[in-house]
Amino acid sequence: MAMDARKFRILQAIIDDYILTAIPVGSRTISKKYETGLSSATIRNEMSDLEDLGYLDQPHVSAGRVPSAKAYRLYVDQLINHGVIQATDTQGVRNYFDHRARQMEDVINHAAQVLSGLTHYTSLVMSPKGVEHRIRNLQLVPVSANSALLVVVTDGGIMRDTVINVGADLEPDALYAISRMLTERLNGHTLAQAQALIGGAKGGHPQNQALLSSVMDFVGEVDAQGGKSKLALGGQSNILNFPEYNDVEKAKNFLSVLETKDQLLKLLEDHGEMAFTVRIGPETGIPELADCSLVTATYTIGEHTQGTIGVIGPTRMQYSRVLSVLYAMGQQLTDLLRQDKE
Amino acid sequence: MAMDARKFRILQAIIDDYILTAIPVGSRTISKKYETGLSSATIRNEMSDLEDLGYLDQPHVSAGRVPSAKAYRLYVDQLINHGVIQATDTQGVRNYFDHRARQMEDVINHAAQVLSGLTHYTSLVMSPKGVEHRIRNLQLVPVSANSALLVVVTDGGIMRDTVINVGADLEPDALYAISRMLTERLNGHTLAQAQALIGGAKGGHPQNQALLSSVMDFVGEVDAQGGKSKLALGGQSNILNFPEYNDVEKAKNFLSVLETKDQLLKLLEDHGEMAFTVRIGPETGIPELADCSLVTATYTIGEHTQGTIGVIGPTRMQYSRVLSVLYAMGQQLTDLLRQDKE
DNA sequence: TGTTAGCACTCAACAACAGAGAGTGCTAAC
DNA sequence: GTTAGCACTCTCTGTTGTTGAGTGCTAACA
Repeated sequence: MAMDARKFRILQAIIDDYILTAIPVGSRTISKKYETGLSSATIRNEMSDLEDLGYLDQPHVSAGRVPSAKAYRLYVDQLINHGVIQATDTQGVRNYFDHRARQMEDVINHAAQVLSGLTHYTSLVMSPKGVEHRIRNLQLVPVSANSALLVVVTDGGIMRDTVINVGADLEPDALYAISRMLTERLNGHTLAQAQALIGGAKGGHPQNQALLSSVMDFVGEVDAQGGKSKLALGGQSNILNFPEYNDVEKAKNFLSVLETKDQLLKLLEDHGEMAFTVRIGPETGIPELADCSLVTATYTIGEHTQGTIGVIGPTRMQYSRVLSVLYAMGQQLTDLLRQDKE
Repeated sequence: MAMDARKFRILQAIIDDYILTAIPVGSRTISKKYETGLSSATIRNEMSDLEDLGYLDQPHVSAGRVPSAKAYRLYVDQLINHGVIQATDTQGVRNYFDHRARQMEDVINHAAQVLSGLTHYTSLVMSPKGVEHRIRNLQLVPVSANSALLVVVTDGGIMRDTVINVGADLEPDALYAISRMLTERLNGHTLAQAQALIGGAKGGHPQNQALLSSVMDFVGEVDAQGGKSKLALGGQSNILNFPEYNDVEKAKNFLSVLETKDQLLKLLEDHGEMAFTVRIGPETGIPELADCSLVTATYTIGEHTQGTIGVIGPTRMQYSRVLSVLYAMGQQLTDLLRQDKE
């Protein structure tokens, strides 16, 4: 026995109904609500087959059937392959971005708000991250007599800055001279290269040695973190709107995962060349998210820099809608941030 | 009938027990667990009085008594006035800050983690905010041919930076010259003064006019936001550990409040000259937090810059412990950030 | 051979109910 | 003023039916 067109149609109806209602669907429901032209008995037989094939689960013998992760996977694959992404959300998303958002961080946060507002799920927005940052500029801004703020600007945007100790009592002009020198030497190089170059430039004025060493440390740190992405969350508490999370214990697990952002970042970063990634239940690899799905999309700024946005919700997620909202948001962010950048 | 020493002792025992167990306290419990030397009947009479005085509530006739907000208020006032803040936590807190945290934001986030880890409540950490920022330095870092990063450094720390459009095609050295000029003129002035000064400096090279205007805009923005504080949260999901939040609806309300940070910021900023503020239940002014308490403490960096840390939990909070942990954390942050600064 | 009506069976969900237990208020005695 | 005793209240828990949705199977039908 194998999957045929009729089984698939029935499975789809079951999934649609379950996504809507969150209650196990019975044969009678399908036979009546969806005009299949089949009696409940026939549906029943098909459902039994679908269960044997692993597409349906039965919570208990006298309940209806519930789609399995395998079923959602089939459903989503079909959705993506047939490109059923509605462009209608594009305008909707755009409306929320009327005002000029200046700071990267504000944009990220705002995007998360909008995303969770539109989908009613929990949203994740990761700030753009370059695969390889090339240095554009490097500047020391005096802060006090013996400390300075080191600002590293790369093509991927502004690296985070840090206060470093400039051993000697340096004049602003001296700092500027060093900055110019550093910029000239390092401009266009990747962070890793830069680090090596500074390291190699030993010698010179010994008073500057400590300073250079600090700069090198920071550049290395930035590189190691890969320009550690910021992660904004939105609508964390939305998960509590879903009946499957009426169990406080489950809700707590879910929220705990959101609090340890490292795991999430790893998950968000891990997409191949895909514009969209859908991870269903166990596919997330995180036990606490065993009955959640994570849908992500990427947005791109410039050649080598891209960020990820995503939505987490119960496995019975409105995939179609989520995908189109993510698509629209990705477009919007690409536009918005590129415009800001150049 | 008024409050006397014995009533107060009994009330204190009730509060202690309720904080521990979260179940209504009966007269027999007090009589046995706490050696009062009184029988349950006597306690019963006193409890009846305490209820009349508004210090106790009774969920229903055959349950024990529960402390009212008024009772907690009395309890906390006594705690604070008698300075029962244990120094023992200081070392505990310090242990968590071994590694050198560089970035302000990391410190804030880490502090929130530690705070919620130690108390098991939800924690709030607000980044330091100056009452009056005085400019130390102002620098334009070239980013691309016609845009630059404006960095404003004040005595309160590093202001957020922004990319502005420099109309003309300016050489790095020209930008530096402008930066020097601006720094010289504005150094030591407050942001508001600075804005006026730039505005007054009309004339000069018309090509720089647009640039100056951008700078002025940003300085004004920064000032308007008062250097908009960052807020880090920790242990949001901790609230679900408490039986009073087994109701999903209540939990959702609580978490929703945490998501709209504006309200929280206002609450955190609003402390008089107090080192500690304790808001119990309705005193928070936020209906959703009617059965929560918020304890805050301030930490200070330099003369005019201070931040706030806080803990939110159920009204039956371990006030004594929370106060001492907050005290220790305040000290630690003061140390840590001052050290970073100079 | 595929479809469908009919029927017995299963099991969660709900309501009703009884009993236990914790706690109170009151009274009377100490 | 304190306390023992007692009747009373009310939540909580566990039990027991009852209901209803849904299934699987069988037999009849096209």
